[in-house]
Amino acid sequence: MPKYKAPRGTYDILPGESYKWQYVRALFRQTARLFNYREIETPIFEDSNIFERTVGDTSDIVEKEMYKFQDKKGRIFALRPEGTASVVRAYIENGLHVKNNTSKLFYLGPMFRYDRPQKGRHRQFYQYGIENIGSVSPYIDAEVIALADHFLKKLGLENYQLQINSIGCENCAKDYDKALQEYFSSYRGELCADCQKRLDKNPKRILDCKVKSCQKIAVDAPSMLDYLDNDCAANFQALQAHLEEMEISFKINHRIVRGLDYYTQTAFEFVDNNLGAQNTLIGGGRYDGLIKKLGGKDQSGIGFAGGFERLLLAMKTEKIGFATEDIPDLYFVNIGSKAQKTGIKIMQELRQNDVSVEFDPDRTSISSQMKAANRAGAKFCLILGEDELVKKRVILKDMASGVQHEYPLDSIISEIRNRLASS
RNA sequence: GUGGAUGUAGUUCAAUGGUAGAGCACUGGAUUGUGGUUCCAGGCGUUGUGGGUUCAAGUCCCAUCAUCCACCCCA
Repeated sequence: MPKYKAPRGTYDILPGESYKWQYVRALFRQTARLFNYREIETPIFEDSNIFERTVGDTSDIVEKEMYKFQDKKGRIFALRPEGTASVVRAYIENGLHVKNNTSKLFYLGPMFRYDRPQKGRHRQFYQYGIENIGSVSPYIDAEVIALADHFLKKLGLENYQLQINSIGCENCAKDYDKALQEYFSSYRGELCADCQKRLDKNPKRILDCKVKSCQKIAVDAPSMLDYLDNDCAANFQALQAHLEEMEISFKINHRIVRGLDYYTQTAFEFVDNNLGAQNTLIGGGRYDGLIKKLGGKDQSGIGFAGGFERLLLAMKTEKIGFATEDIPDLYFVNIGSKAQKTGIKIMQELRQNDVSVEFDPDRTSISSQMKAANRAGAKFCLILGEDELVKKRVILKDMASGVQHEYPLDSIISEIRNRLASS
Protein backbone atom coordinates (compact mmCIF):
# COMPACT_ATOMS: atom_id res chain seq x y z
CA MET A 1 0.00 0.00 0.00
CA PRO A 2 2.78 2.54 0.70
CA LYS A 3 3.77 4.55 -2.32
CA TYR A 4 7.47 4.14 -1.68
CA LYS A 5 9.33 1.15 -0.34
CA ALA A 6 12.93 0.54 0.63
CA PRO A 7 14.84 -0.76 -2.41
CA ARG A 8 15.07 -4.49 -2.85
CA GLY A 9 17.48 -6.12 -0.47
CA THR A 10 17.65 -3.10 1.82
CA TYR A 11 15.83 -2.58 5.06
CA ASP A 12 15.24 -0.10 7.84
CA ILE A 13 16.71 -0.58 11.27
CA LEU A 14 13.82 0.49 13.47
CA PRO A 15 13.96 1.76 17.07
CA GLY A 16 13.00 -1.68 18.39
CA GLU A 17 16.13 -3.10 16.74
CA SER A 18 18.61 -0.27 16.69
CA TYR A 19 19.75 -0.69 20.26
CA LYS A 20 20.93 -4.19 19.35
CA TRP A 21 23.05 -2.73 16.58
CA GLN A 22 24.49 -0.15 18.94
CA TYR A 23 25.39 -2.95 21.28
CA VAL A 24 27.23 -5.17 18.79
CA ARG A 25 28.99 -2.22 17.20
CA ALA A 26 30.19 -1.01 20.59
CA LEU A 27 31.40 -4.48 21.44
CA PHE A 28 33.35 -4.74 18.23
CA ARG A 29 35.01 -1.39 18.82
CA GLN A 30 35.94 -2.46 22.32
CA THR A 31 37.39 -5.73 21.11
CA ALA A 32 39.42 -4.04 18.41
CA ARG A 33 40.81 -1.66 20.98
CA LEU A 34 41.93 -4.56 23.16
CA PHE A 35 44.26 -5.52 20.35
CA ASN A 36 45.21 -1.90 19.66
CA TYR A 37 43.43 -1.57 16.34
CA ARG A 38 42.26 1.90 15.39
CA GLU A 39 39.18 2.87 13.47
CA ILE A 40 39.26 4.06 9.89
CA GLU A 41 36.36 5.28 7.79
CA THR A 42 36.52 5.41 4.03
CA PRO A 43 33.99 6.60 1.45
CA ILE A 44 31.26 4.16 0.53
CA PHE A 45 32.06 4.62 -3.14
CA GLU A 46 35.40 4.45 -4.89
CA ASP A 47 36.89 4.34 -8.35
CA SER A 48 35.53 1.03 -9.56
CA ASN A 49 39.00 -0.07 -10.67
CA ILE A 50 40.00 -0.38 -7.03
CA PHE A 51 37.68 -3.33 -6.71
CA GLU A 52 38.01 -4.71 -10.18
CA ARG A 53 41.80 -4.95 -9.97
CA THR A 54 41.89 -6.48 -6.51
CA VAL A 55 38.80 -8.54 -5.88
CA GLY A 56 39.31 -10.15 -9.25
CA ASP A 57 37.58 -9.36 -12.48
CA THR A 58 36.38 -12.92 -12.93
CA SER A 59 34.85 -13.04 -9.47
CA ASP A 60 31.10 -12.82 -9.21
CA ILE A 61 31.43 -9.72 -7.10
CA VAL A 62 32.82 -7.58 -9.86
CA GLU A 63 31.33 -9.54 -12.72
CA LYS A 64 27.72 -9.05 -11.72
CA GLU A 65 27.28 -7.80 -8.17
CA MET A 66 28.74 -4.30 -8.21
CA TYR A 67 26.64 -1.18 -8.10
CA LYS A 68 28.46 0.89 -10.70
CA PHE A 69 27.58 4.38 -11.78
CA GLN A 70 28.95 7.35 -13.62
CA ASP A 71 29.14 10.81 -12.17
CA LYS A 72 28.56 14.01 -14.12
CA LYS A 73 32.13 14.08 -15.38
CA GLY A 74 31.90 10.51 -16.60
CA ARG A 75 34.05 9.02 -13.87
CA ILE A 76 33.13 5.45 -13.07
CA PHE A 77 32.54 4.65 -9.45
CA ALA A 78 31.29 1.65 -7.56
CA LEU A 79 29.53 1.35 -4.25
CA ARG A 80 32.00 -0.61 -2.21
CA PRO A 81 31.26 -4.35 -2.24
CA GLU A 82 33.81 -5.03 0.50
CA GLY A 83 36.12 -3.14 2.81
CA THR A 84 39.69 -4.30 2.36
CA ALA A 85 40.46 -2.66 -0.98
CA SER A 86 39.25 0.74 0.24
CA VAL A 87 41.23 0.52 3.45
CA VAL A 88 44.39 -0.40 1.59
CA ARG A 89 43.82 2.47 -0.85
CA ALA A 90 43.50 4.87 2.08
CA TYR A 91 46.56 3.35 3.72
CA ILE A 92 48.67 3.98 0.64
CA GLU A 93 47.20 7.37 -0.22
CA ASN A 94 47.77 8.76 3.28
CA GLY A 95 51.14 7.19 3.77
CA LEU A 96 50.13 5.39 6.92
CA HIS A 97 53.17 3.12 6.62
CA VAL A 98 55.42 6.07 7.50
CA LYS A 99 54.10 6.39 11.01
CA ASN A 100 54.45 2.76 11.96
CA ASN A 101 55.92 -0.29 10.42
CA THR A 102 52.65 -2.03 10.75
CA SER A 103 49.23 -0.51 10.60
CA LYS A 104 46.39 -1.99 12.55
CA LEU A 105 43.07 -0.71 11.31
CA PHE A 106 39.43 -1.60 11.81
CA TYR A 107 36.28 -0.41 10.11
CA LEU A 108 32.57 -0.90 10.12
CA GLY A 109 29.86 0.22 7.79
CA PRO A 110 27.58 -0.63 4.90
CA MET A 111 28.67 -2.65 1.86
CA PHE A 112 26.71 -3.16 -1.35
CA ARG A 113 26.28 -6.14 -3.61
CA TYR A 114 23.66 -6.69 -6.26
CA ASP A 115 22.76 -10.17 -5.11
CA ARG A 116 19.50 -12.04 -4.84
CA PRO A 117 18.38 -11.50 -1.24
CA GLN A 118 17.95 -14.46 1.05
CA LYS A 119 18.49 -15.37 4.68
CA GLY A 120 21.64 -13.63 5.87
CA ARG A 121 22.15 -11.89 2.54
CA HIS A 122 21.14 -8.38 1.58
CA ARG A 123 22.05 -5.81 -1.04
CA GLN A 124 23.04 -3.26 1.52
CA PHE A 125 24.59 -5.09 4.42
CA TYR A 126 26.79 -4.10 7.29
CA GLN A 127 30.27 -5.40 7.84
CA TYR A 128 32.91 -5.04 10.48
CA GLY A 129 36.50 -5.92 9.77
CA ILE A 130 40.13 -5.39 10.57
CA GLU A 131 43.28 -5.09 8.51
CA ASN A 132 46.80 -5.62 9.73
CA ILE A 133 49.22 -4.31 7.15
CA GLY A 134 52.97 -4.73 7.14
CA SER A 135 53.76 -7.89 9.03
CA VAL A 136 54.56 -11.29 7.61
CA SER A 137 54.76 -13.02 10.96
CA PRO A 138 52.41 -15.98 11.33
CA TYR A 139 51.86 -14.79 14.87
CA ILE A 140 49.85 -11.94 13.38
CA ASP A 141 47.71 -14.45 11.50
CA ALA A 142 46.96 -16.07 14.83
CA GLU A 143 46.30 -12.77 16.54
CA VAL A 144 43.87 -11.65 13.87
CA ILE A 145 42.01 -14.91 14.31
CA ALA A 146 42.17 -14.48 18.07
CA LEU A 147 40.54 -11.07 17.79
CA ALA A 148 37.67 -12.50 15.78
CA ASP A 149 37.29 -15.37 18.21
CA HIS A 150 37.40 -13.00 21.14
CA PHE A 151 34.64 -10.91 19.64
CA LEU A 152 32.31 -13.83 19.01
CA LYS A 153 32.92 -15.20 22.50
CA LYS A 154 32.28 -11.82 24.06
CA LEU A 155 28.93 -11.68 22.32
CA GLY A 156 28.14 -14.99 23.94
CA LEU A 157 28.12 -17.13 20.82
CA GLU A 158 29.01 -20.78 21.24
CA ASN A 159 27.84 -22.67 18.18
CA TYR A 160 30.49 -21.55 15.77
CA GLN A 161 33.53 -23.29 14.46
CA LEU A 162 36.86 -21.96 13.24
CA GLN A 163 38.17 -23.50 10.06
CA ILE A 164 41.58 -22.72 8.66
CA ASN A 165 43.47 -23.48 5.52
CA SER A 166 46.46 -22.31 3.57
CA ILE A 167 45.97 -21.63 -0.08
CA GLY A 168 49.66 -20.97 -0.55
CA CYS A 169 51.48 -18.20 -2.28
CA GLU A 170 51.08 -17.45 -5.95
CA ASN A 171 53.50 -20.18 -6.96
CA CYS A 172 52.01 -22.94 -4.87
CA ALA A 173 48.55 -21.98 -6.04
CA LYS A 174 49.59 -22.30 -9.66
CA ASP A 175 51.00 -25.79 -9.13
CA TYR A 176 47.95 -26.82 -7.21
CA ASP A 177 45.52 -25.56 -9.83
CA LYS A 178 47.44 -27.54 -12.40
CA ALA A 179 47.24 -30.67 -10.26
CA LEU A 180 43.51 -30.21 -9.77
CA GLN A 181 42.91 -29.73 -13.44
CA GLU A 182 44.80 -32.92 -14.18
CA TYR A 183 42.82 -34.84 -11.61
CA PHE A 184 39.37 -33.55 -12.54
CA SER A 185 39.93 -33.70 -16.29
CA SER A 186 39.52 -37.45 -16.26
CA TYR A 187 36.09 -37.00 -14.70
CA ARG A 188 35.02 -34.07 -16.83
CA GLY A 189 31.90 -35.78 -18.14
CA GLU A 190 30.70 -36.67 -14.64
CA LEU A 191 30.97 -33.15 -13.23
CA CYS A 192 28.00 -30.81 -13.08
CA ALA A 193 27.72 -28.06 -15.66
CA ASP A 194 28.99 -25.42 -13.25
CA CYS A 195 32.01 -27.48 -12.31
CA GLN A 196 32.90 -28.08 -15.94
CA LYS A 197 33.24 -24.34 -16.25
CA ARG A 198 35.11 -24.12 -12.97
CA LEU A 199 37.57 -26.71 -14.21
CA ASP A 200 39.02 -24.18 -16.64
CA LYS A 201 38.42 -20.99 -14.74
CA ASN A 202 38.88 -21.75 -11.06
CA PRO A 203 39.36 -25.46 -10.32
CA LYS A 204 39.53 -24.89 -6.55
CA ARG A 205 35.86 -24.08 -6.56
CA ILE A 206 35.00 -27.64 -7.54
CA LEU A 207 36.09 -28.67 -4.05
CA ASP A 208 33.31 -26.48 -2.71
CA CYS A 209 30.54 -27.76 -4.98
CA LYS A 210 27.38 -28.99 -3.29
CA VAL A 211 26.35 -31.42 -5.99
CA LYS A 212 26.77 -34.90 -4.54
CA SER A 213 28.34 -36.47 -7.58
CA CYS A 214 30.95 -33.72 -7.66
CA GLN A 215 31.62 -34.11 -3.95
CA LYS A 216 32.25 -37.81 -4.45
CA ILE A 217 34.85 -37.12 -7.07
CA ALA A 218 36.37 -34.35 -4.97
CA VAL A 219 37.01 -36.64 -2.01
CA ASP A 220 40.11 -38.08 -3.61
CA ALA A 221 41.29 -34.86 -5.20
CA PRO A 222 44.80 -33.73 -4.32
CA SER A 223 45.05 -31.60 -1.19
CA MET A 224 46.40 -28.08 -1.21
CA LEU A 225 48.47 -28.90 1.80
CA ASP A 226 50.62 -31.24 -0.26
CA TYR A 227 51.44 -28.47 -2.67
CA LEU A 228 52.63 -25.83 -0.23
CA ASP A 229 56.25 -24.81 -0.64
CA ASN A 230 58.56 -24.77 2.37
CA ASP A 231 57.77 -21.22 3.45
CA CYS A 232 54.05 -21.58 3.13
CA ALA A 233 54.06 -24.92 4.90
CA ALA A 234 56.17 -23.53 7.74
CA ASN A 235 53.91 -20.54 8.16
CA PHE A 236 50.88 -22.74 8.26
CA GLN A 237 52.51 -24.92 10.92
CA ALA A 238 53.46 -21.86 12.94
CA LEU A 239 49.91 -20.52 12.77
CA GLN A 240 48.55 -23.77 14.14
CA ALA A 241 51.11 -23.78 16.93
CA HIS A 242 50.16 -20.23 17.93
CA LEU A 243 46.47 -21.05 17.92
CA GLU A 244 47.20 -23.97 20.21
CA GLU A 245 49.18 -21.72 22.52
CA MET A 246 46.18 -19.41 22.62
CA GLU A 247 43.88 -22.36 23.22
CA ILE A 248 41.73 -21.52 20.26
CA SER A 249 40.26 -24.66 18.77
CA PHE A 250 40.21 -24.99 15.02
CA LYS A 251 39.69 -27.45 12.27
CA ILE A 252 41.74 -27.69 9.12
CA ASN A 253 39.48 -27.57 6.12
CA HIS A 254 41.48 -27.73 2.93
CA ARG A 255 38.34 -26.94 0.99
CA ILE A 256 38.17 -23.37 2.21
CA VAL A 257 38.66 -21.29 -0.86
CA ARG A 258 38.13 -17.64 -0.28
CA GLY A 259 36.23 -16.00 -3.05
CA LEU A 260 38.31 -12.89 -3.52
CA ASP A 261 41.36 -13.05 -5.73
CA TYR A 262 43.75 -11.27 -3.45
CA TYR A 263 43.96 -13.93 -0.77
CA THR A 264 47.18 -15.91 -0.28
CA GLN A 265 48.45 -18.34 2.32
CA THR A 266 46.28 -18.24 5.43
CA ALA A 267 42.55 -18.43 4.84
CA PHE A 268 39.99 -18.89 7.57
CA GLU A 269 36.30 -18.86 8.27
CA PHE A 270 34.15 -18.81 11.35
CA VAL A 271 31.12 -20.90 10.46
CA ASP A 272 27.81 -21.30 12.25
CA ASN A 273 25.77 -24.17 10.88
CA ASN A 274 22.51 -23.02 12.39
CA LEU A 275 22.35 -19.99 10.16
CA GLY A 276 20.99 -21.54 6.98
CA ALA A 277 22.73 -21.49 3.64
CA GLN A 278 24.68 -18.30 4.33
CA ASN A 279 26.58 -19.68 7.26
CA THR A 280 29.89 -17.84 7.22
CA LEU A 281 30.01 -15.52 10.18
CA ILE A 282 33.48 -14.17 9.53
CA GLY A 283 35.86 -14.77 6.65
CA GLY A 284 39.40 -13.61 6.20
CA GLY A 285 42.92 -14.30 5.19
CA ARG A 286 46.27 -13.01 4.17
CA TYR A 287 46.74 -10.90 1.07
CA ASP A 288 50.26 -10.57 -0.17
CA GLY A 289 50.03 -8.91 -3.55
CA LEU A 290 47.23 -6.49 -2.81
CA ILE A 291 49.13 -3.50 -1.51
CA LYS A 292 51.57 -3.51 -4.37
CA LYS A 293 48.76 -3.98 -6.85
CA LEU A 294 47.11 -0.81 -5.60
CA GLY A 295 50.33 1.14 -5.99
CA GLY A 296 51.91 0.69 -2.57
CA LYS A 297 55.08 -0.95 -1.42
CA ASP A 298 55.51 -4.69 -1.63
CA GLN A 299 53.98 -5.37 1.74
CA SER A 300 51.87 -8.10 3.13
CA GLY A 301 48.62 -7.81 5.01
CA ILE A 302 45.99 -9.88 6.69
CA GLY A 303 42.46 -9.20 7.81
CA PHE A 304 38.93 -10.42 8.12
CA ALA A 305 35.39 -9.20 7.63
CA GLY A 306 32.12 -10.26 9.17
CA GLY A 307 28.49 -9.43 8.56
CA PHE A 308 26.46 -7.87 11.32
CA GLU A 309 23.21 -9.34 10.01
CA ARG A 310 24.50 -12.86 10.43
CA LEU A 311 25.82 -12.02 13.85
CA LEU A 312 22.38 -10.84 14.92
CA LEU A 313 20.81 -13.94 13.38
CA ALA A 314 23.20 -16.19 15.28
CA MET A 315 22.50 -14.33 18.50
CA LYS A 316 18.80 -14.76 17.93
CA THR A 317 19.04 -18.51 17.38
CA GLU A 318 21.24 -18.85 20.44
CA LYS A 319 18.79 -16.67 22.36
CA ILE A 320 21.42 -14.24 23.54
CA GLY A 321 20.18 -11.06 25.17
CA PHE A 322 21.32 -7.56 24.40
CA ALA A 323 21.91 -4.63 26.64
CA THR A 324 18.55 -3.13 27.48
CA GLU A 325 16.68 -0.84 25.23
CA ASP A 326 16.98 2.87 25.89
CA ILE A 327 14.22 4.15 28.13
CA PRO A 328 13.62 7.60 29.60
CA ASP A 329 14.56 8.18 33.22
CA LEU A 330 11.59 10.36 33.86
CA TYR A 331 8.14 11.11 32.50
CA PHE A 332 6.62 14.50 33.20
CA VAL A 333 2.90 14.42 33.98
CA ASN A 334 1.22 17.76 34.16
CA ILE A 335 -2.26 19.00 34.99
CA GLY A 336 -3.18 22.44 33.75
CA SER A 337 -1.36 25.03 31.69
CA LYS A 338 0.24 26.80 34.64
CA ALA A 339 1.80 23.57 35.80
CA GLN A 340 3.00 22.92 32.29
CA LYS A 341 4.85 26.19 32.23
CA THR A 342 6.75 25.39 35.41
CA GLY A 343 7.27 21.85 34.21
CA ILE A 344 8.90 23.00 31.01
CA LYS A 345 11.44 24.92 33.05
CA ILE A 346 12.14 21.89 35.22
CA MET A 347 12.52 19.63 32.20
CA GLN A 348 14.95 22.01 30.61
CA GLU A 349 17.03 21.97 33.76
CA LEU A 350 16.85 18.20 34.10
CA ARG A 351 18.07 17.64 30.58
CA GLN A 352 20.92 20.05 31.20
CA ASN A 353 21.76 17.77 34.12
CA ASP A 354 21.80 14.64 31.94
CA VAL A 355 18.42 13.33 33.04
CA SER A 356 16.35 12.07 30.12
CA VAL A 357 12.78 13.29 30.28
CA GLU A 358 9.74 12.52 28.18
CA PHE A 359 6.66 14.68 27.95
CA ASP A 360 3.68 14.50 25.62
CA PRO A 361 1.82 17.82 25.34
CA ASP A 362 -0.96 16.18 23.32
CA ARG A 363 -2.15 14.11 26.25
CA THR A 364 -4.35 16.01 28.64
CA SER A 365 -5.81 13.60 31.18
CA ILE A 366 -3.55 12.45 33.96
CA SER A 367 -4.64 8.87 33.40
CA SER A 368 -3.54 8.86 29.81
CA GLN A 369 -0.25 10.49 30.73
CA MET A 370 0.40 7.84 33.35
CA LYS A 371 -0.40 5.12 30.86
CA ALA A 372 2.07 6.61 28.44
CA ALA A 373 4.68 6.86 31.19
CA ASN A 374 4.21 3.21 31.94
CA ARG A 375 4.49 2.19 28.35
CA ALA A 376 7.60 4.27 27.84
CA GLY A 377 9.17 2.33 30.69
CA ALA A 378 10.06 5.48 32.61
CA LYS A 379 11.65 4.82 35.99
CA PHE A 380 10.00 7.84 37.60
CA CYS A 381 7.06 10.14 37.07
CA LEU A 382 7.17 13.79 37.96
CA ILE A 383 3.62 14.90 38.68
CA LEU A 384 2.78 18.59 38.81
CA GLY A 385 -0.71 20.10 39.15
CA GLU A 386 -2.39 23.21 40.50
CA ASP A 387 -2.35 21.95 44.10
CA GLU A 388 1.37 21.29 44.07
CA LEU A 389 2.03 24.58 42.37
CA VAL A 390 0.37 26.44 45.22
CA LYS A 391 2.46 24.49 47.73
CA LYS A 392 5.58 24.94 45.59
CA ARG A 393 6.07 21.19 45.65
CA VAL A 394 6.05 18.35 43.12
CA ILE A 395 5.29 14.66 43.35
CA LEU A 396 7.95 12.14 42.41
CA LYS A 397 6.61 8.67 41.84
CA ASP A 398 8.68 5.50 41.54
CA MET A 399 6.96 3.56 38.79
CA ALA A 400 8.22 0.14 39.80
CA SER A 401 7.12 0.33 43.44
CA GLY A 402 4.26 2.79 42.99
CA VAL A 403 5.51 4.77 45.97
CA GLN A 404 5.34 8.56 45.67
CA HIS A 405 6.49 11.53 47.76
CA GLU A 406 6.23 15.29 47.57
CA TYR A 407 9.34 17.42 47.34
CA PRO A 408 9.92 21.17 47.35
CA LEU A 409 10.22 22.50 43.81
CA ASP A 410 13.70 23.87 44.36
CA SER A 411 15.15 20.57 45.54
CA ILE A 412 13.63 18.33 42.90
CA ILE A 413 16.59 18.32 40.53
CA SER A 414 19.05 17.10 43.12
CA GLU A 415 16.48 14.64 44.49
CA ILE A 416 16.00 13.08 41.08
CA ARG A 417 19.72 12.94 40.44
CA ASN A 418 20.27 11.17 43.74
CA ARG A 419 17.49 8.71 43.12
CA LEU A 420 18.78 7.88 39.65
CA ALA A 421 22.32 7.49 40.88
CA SER A 422 21.26 4.97 43.50
CA SER A 423 18.92 2.99 41.27
C1' G B 1 20.93 -14.83 -13.18
C1' U B 2 17.67 -19.78 -11.98
C1' G B 3 13.81 -22.40 -9.08
C1' G B 4 9.84 -22.79 -5.29
C1' A B 5 6.44 -20.48 -1.73
C1' U B 6 3.91 -16.02 -0.37
C1' G B 7 1.67 -10.81 -0.78
C1' U B 8 -5.57 -8.79 2.87
C1' A B 9 -5.90 -3.19 8.77
C1' G B 10 0.18 -0.73 12.27
C1' U B 11 1.13 -6.20 13.08
C1' U B 12 -0.14 -11.68 13.08
C1' C B 13 -3.67 -14.08 10.36
C1' A B 14 -9.21 -15.39 8.61
C1' A B 15 -12.88 -14.97 4.52
C1' U B 16 -17.11 -22.66 -0.56
C1' G B 17 -16.40 -16.83 -7.31
C1' G B 18 -21.50 -13.38 -4.30
C1' U B 19 -22.05 -7.04 1.21
C1' A B 20 -13.84 -7.70 3.56
C1' G B 21 -13.37 -10.09 9.48
C1' A B 22 -10.68 -11.46 14.26
C1' G B 23 -6.52 -11.47 17.98
C1' C B 24 -2.62 -8.20 19.42
C1' A B 25 -1.33 -3.17 19.20
C1' C B 26 -3.31 1.76 19.12
C1' U B 27 -7.00 5.89 20.87
C1' G B 28 -10.83 7.41 24.29
C1' G B 29 -13.77 6.29 28.52
C1' A B 30 -15.20 3.64 33.29
C1' U B 31 -11.18 6.55 37.23
C1' U B 32 -13.22 15.09 35.32
C1' G B 33 -5.61 14.33 40.26
C1' U B 34 -2.48 8.67 39.27
C1' G B 35 0.07 3.61 35.25
C1' G B 36 0.37 -2.08 35.05
C1' U B 37 -5.23 -6.05 35.79
C1' U B 38 -10.36 -5.74 34.19
C1' C B 39 -14.66 -3.84 31.44
C1' C B 40 -16.91 -0.69 27.48
C1' A B 41 -16.45 1.95 22.89
C1' G B 42 -13.69 3.16 18.32
C1' G B 43 -11.73 -0.42 11.79
C1' C B 44 -13.35 1.77 4.53
C1' G B 45 -8.42 -1.18 4.19
C1' U B 46 -7.27 1.73 -3.66
C1' U B 47 -7.11 -7.02 -0.56
C1' G B 48 1.17 -5.09 -3.55
C1' U B 49 0.45 -2.89 -8.71
C1' G B 50 -1.53 -3.26 -13.82
C1' G B 51 -4.31 -5.94 -17.18
C1' G B 52 -7.74 -10.12 -18.41
C1' U B 53 -11.90 -13.94 -17.70
C1' U B 54 -16.92 -13.45 -15.42
C1' C B 55 -23.47 -10.96 -14.41
C1' A B 56 -19.96 -10.83 -10.19
C1' A B 57 -12.74 -11.48 -8.50
C1' G B 58 -9.39 -10.94 -2.07
C1' U B 59 -10.64 -15.71 -4.47
C1' C B 60 -9.46 -17.82 -11.43
C1' C B 61 -5.62 -16.39 -15.56
C1' C B 62 -1.34 -13.25 -17.28
C1' A B 63 2.29 -9.64 -16.36
C1' U B 64 4.96 -6.77 -12.97
C1' C B 65 6.92 -5.39 -8.17
C1' A B 66 8.20 -7.03 -3.33
C1' U B 67 9.10 -10.62 0.70
C1' C B 68 10.81 -15.46 2.29
C1' C B 69 13.65 -20.02 1.25
C1' A B 70 17.06 -22.59 -1.87
C1' C B 71 20.69 -22.68 -6.17
C1' C B 72 24.70 -19.53 -7.22
C1' C B 73 27.94 -16.48 -4.50
C1' C B 74 29.75 -14.68 -0.10
C1' A B 75 30.13 -11.48 5.25
